[in-house]
Amino acid sequence: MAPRRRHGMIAGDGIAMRPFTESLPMALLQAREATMRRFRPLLTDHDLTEQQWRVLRALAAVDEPTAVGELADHTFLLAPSLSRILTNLEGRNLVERRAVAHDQRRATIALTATGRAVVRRIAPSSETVYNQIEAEYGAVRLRKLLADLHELAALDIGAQVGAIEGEAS
Amino acid sequence: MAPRRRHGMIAGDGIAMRPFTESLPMALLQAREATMRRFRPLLTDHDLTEQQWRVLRALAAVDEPTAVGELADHTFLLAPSLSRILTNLEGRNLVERRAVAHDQRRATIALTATGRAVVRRIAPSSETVYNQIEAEYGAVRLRKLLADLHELAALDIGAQVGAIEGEAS
DNA sequence: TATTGTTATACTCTATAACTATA
DNA sequence: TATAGTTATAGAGTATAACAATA
Repeated sequence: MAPRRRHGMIAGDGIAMRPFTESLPMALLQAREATMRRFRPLLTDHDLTEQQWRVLRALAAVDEPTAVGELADHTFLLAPSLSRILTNLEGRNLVERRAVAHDQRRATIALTATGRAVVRRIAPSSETVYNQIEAEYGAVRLRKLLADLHELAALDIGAQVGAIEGEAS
Repeated sequence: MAPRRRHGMIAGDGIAMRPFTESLPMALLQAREATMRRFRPLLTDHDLTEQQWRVLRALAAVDEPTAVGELADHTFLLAPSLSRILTNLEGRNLVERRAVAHDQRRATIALTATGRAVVRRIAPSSETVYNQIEAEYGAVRLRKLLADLHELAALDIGAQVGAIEGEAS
């Protein structure tokens, strides 16, 4: 049998690199996929994509009209993506745009009563799924994992500048 | 019905739900985004998408002709997505399809010399980025995080069957 | 002039179904 | 009949640029 994975960082071909299975981006992707697989049916039941749900959830969390730019930050969506998503959600009467009195460029987004109802309807099932994960993984451990993930994400802020150089093809 | 009130599960509107910031999928997404932000420049320098890179990396890790289906599992890509990616990579002479002698339905994929060269060229920079993250986050902690993520991903296997019905394959 | 947000455009991935060619 | 893989198709997000309206 050929060596599938030698110890250390040497792959079969002699390329010095971590084994694929130890790639952090892959591990994060896998974990997220596994997690989302549990939540996705809740969303598809309501014809919501993950990103649409992120928007609704972010609005519900704040429970205040939110500027589009702020919403983009909260949901990790680019402005053009968010813009189209908002058009979609507005068309379904889940959110509404409101003009800002003192700055006509700005628009704020708020949940409609219908939008709030949808969130309220999904929330309990979402919590159920979450509690399942907690039960299987351990509540304390999960909280620790969340904290660690936040910290990993926070590392990035300002860290990537100057990180990669001499890569001018 | 008594709503559970633990570590601030009541949003502004009275929707019983975890705060947006404590959402596990969001935390995983954020952590992955922060991580990928560091790696992405390496890939765009070589005109590779994340998914294309996943394929090349998976092939380099195994360093053996790999069945398409197996590759799909390794890379977390659906067969149609993978199929198109392979067509693209084959067109750029980074991978090659080979027929399997004893089963004409099957095809195996292998890196070409060019493909190996690309991986070899990206690998050192990738390791540099990885070492930076390790240095900032702590090598021991990072290893622990990886293990925890793998375990979280593993929970899913067979766990969601009874949780939500209707998505059976 | 800089900003806020929307369109325009091109590309890619996701997801499901249908199809082919084997087995 | 089932399996492996590709095509077809529809839908959506990503990313960059260009744009309009406003500050």
